[in-house]
Amino acid sequence: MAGRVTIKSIAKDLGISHMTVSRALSNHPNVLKETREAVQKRAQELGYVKSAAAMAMRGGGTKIVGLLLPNIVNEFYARFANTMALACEEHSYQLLIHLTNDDLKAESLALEGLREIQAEAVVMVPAPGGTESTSTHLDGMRVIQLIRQRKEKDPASAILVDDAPAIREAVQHLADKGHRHIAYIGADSALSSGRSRLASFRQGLAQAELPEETNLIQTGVPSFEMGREHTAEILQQKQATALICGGFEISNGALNAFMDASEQSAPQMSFVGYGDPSFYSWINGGISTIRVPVDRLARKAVDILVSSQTDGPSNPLTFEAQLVVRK
Amino acid sequence: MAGRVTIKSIAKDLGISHMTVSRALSNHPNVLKETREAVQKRAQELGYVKSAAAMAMRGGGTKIVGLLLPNIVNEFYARFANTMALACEEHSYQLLIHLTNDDLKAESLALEGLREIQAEAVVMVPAPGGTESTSTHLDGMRVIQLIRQRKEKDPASAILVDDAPAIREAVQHLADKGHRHIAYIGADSALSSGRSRLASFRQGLAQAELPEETNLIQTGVPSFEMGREHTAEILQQKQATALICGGFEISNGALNAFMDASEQSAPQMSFVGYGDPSFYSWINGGISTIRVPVDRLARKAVDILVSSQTDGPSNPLTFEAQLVVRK
DNA sequence: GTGAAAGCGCTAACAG
DNA sequence: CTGTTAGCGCTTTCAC
Repeated sequence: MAGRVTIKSIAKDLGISHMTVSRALSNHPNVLKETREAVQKRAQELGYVKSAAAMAMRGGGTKIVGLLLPNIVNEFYARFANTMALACEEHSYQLLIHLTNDDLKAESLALEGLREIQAEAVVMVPAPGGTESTSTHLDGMRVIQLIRQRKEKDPASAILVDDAPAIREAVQHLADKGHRHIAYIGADSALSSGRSRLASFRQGLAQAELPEETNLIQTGVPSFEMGREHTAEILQQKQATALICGGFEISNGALNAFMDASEQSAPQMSFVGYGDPSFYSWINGGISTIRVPVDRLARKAVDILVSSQTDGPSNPLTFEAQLVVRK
Repeated sequence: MAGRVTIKSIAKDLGISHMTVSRALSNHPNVLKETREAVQKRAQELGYVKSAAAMAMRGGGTKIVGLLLPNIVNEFYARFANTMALACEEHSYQLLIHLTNDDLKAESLALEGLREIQAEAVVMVPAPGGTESTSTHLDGMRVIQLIRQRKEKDPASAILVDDAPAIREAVQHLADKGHRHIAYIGADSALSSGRSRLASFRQGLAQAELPEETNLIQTGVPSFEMGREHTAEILQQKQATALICGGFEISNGALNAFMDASEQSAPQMSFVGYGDPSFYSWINGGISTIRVPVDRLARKAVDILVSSQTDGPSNPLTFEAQLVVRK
């Protein structure tokens, strides 16, 4: 139990120099095959592992990538983390997850932590309201923004979702089914995604030649609770006959409100959710939704990490969301 | 862009020795207040962060804990990871997640990776079929086994779930409702949890004075697919009128099979799931289930990490699962 | 109060 | 083929 096993301890044990051990273990050509095998065998027995700290200090990378998510219970983020973790294992990266809860302070804390351990890259869903000053001093850490983009002219790469066509299609679809009063709940303009989704919804209305009804458009800081409450309100107003959600958490919250409401009466409002958790296809005979290609996003994130080791920030990459009609 | 900011680079910049910088930054008493402030200001400007690698090499800990999970899409594991990540942030630990997919090779690979970076502890759901030899050479890394326990006499701590009472209660509950043919799908005996859950189910049958019907008891390597297939079989047999599941993935798979089946006809079989994802309370007017206190498990895991810094392995901790009756 | 030296584990660059 | 030296960033120990 006398401390860690190091190349030096192995060297002493074998009565040779630590350099020979180092070379033997990294399969350097200039080692007698005999010696190499003896060293490798002994190292195995002793349970030697290279110190990542020492490697990091010498300038080798850390093979650690950070992932900053608002939370991970939401199935969208869980799927993303899952796929990304899998892809990371493939490339022998380690995935360090921090939860920000969409809070800026938590976010900078997490970033600082990653900087301390010299993470090679961060994939992050930027918290709402951050400015460029939030991301000062990123050192050599590559940053990939996910879904939301903090600054148009950001030095970081971005993986975005173009949900505009899907949202417009959703409105059109509902209009075609005869709905004249379509409500919308989404994030407010503090988020780039909030702005663009709302704009798409409005475009959809215009396209379907429906008027905008301000009391049917609700925005705010996105959360499960927020979605639930606004949906309850809209339900109470009894004006809208359909609802489109522009956010993962919001969508789940809305669904919850529907379930609560349908226990008493059955107001049967048409609904288009956001994101596509597995159970959306089960309940109520299937929930229509705007599906985001989460696996492809995650794969792409890792792709960027492994491929553009040296490249500069790539252009924002955009994946198209897709309307899935069910119900 | 001339490399990282280090205490030396700051020292040179200020024309003092790197030692003074070190002392100033760690608020050592023996530094002129004037000097200290100048140093701290400059460090801030330059965006200095302590090198975690250097600290680790000097013997300070890494503040990294690993988490090994089969997958993270399953809401139970997602919740666990979420709560644990939150608790980790509170104690300024970093959470490194590896997905094992219940595969032994992936598991040892992950453990080795964690050992390389000198993780201070691992919380792991042991993959099925592993022996003690799987966990050789854990160095100073504390290990906490979750849900499943690999060896009774294991040197590692364990956080377990005692679901025996809940499973017996579930059987009794179904029997009380008049069910005479109750099916069970669970993990096979390669898992300690598989063994004990099946035993509990049998005890429940005995207690309710129901006979064991071997064709209604299905075990195997737990997975979504496995649950789905066995449920489909049982549905086809048209013998059982109720089903109890003994596994998270299995339970979801079973649910899927039910949903598929109910699209054609409505066989209406009573069902008790395992684990309590949020949507279980919504669909079909509520799914009865065996709820595992996941948040408490996660909190306890971190508690153990922070408190027993020096203590030996604590006794296996057990939390009681709870039958939630809905439908 | 401040500085210089040593060493944590490892490898690149020189000796032999 | 093998060994020695030096240095990555940091703190502990001992000088001044």
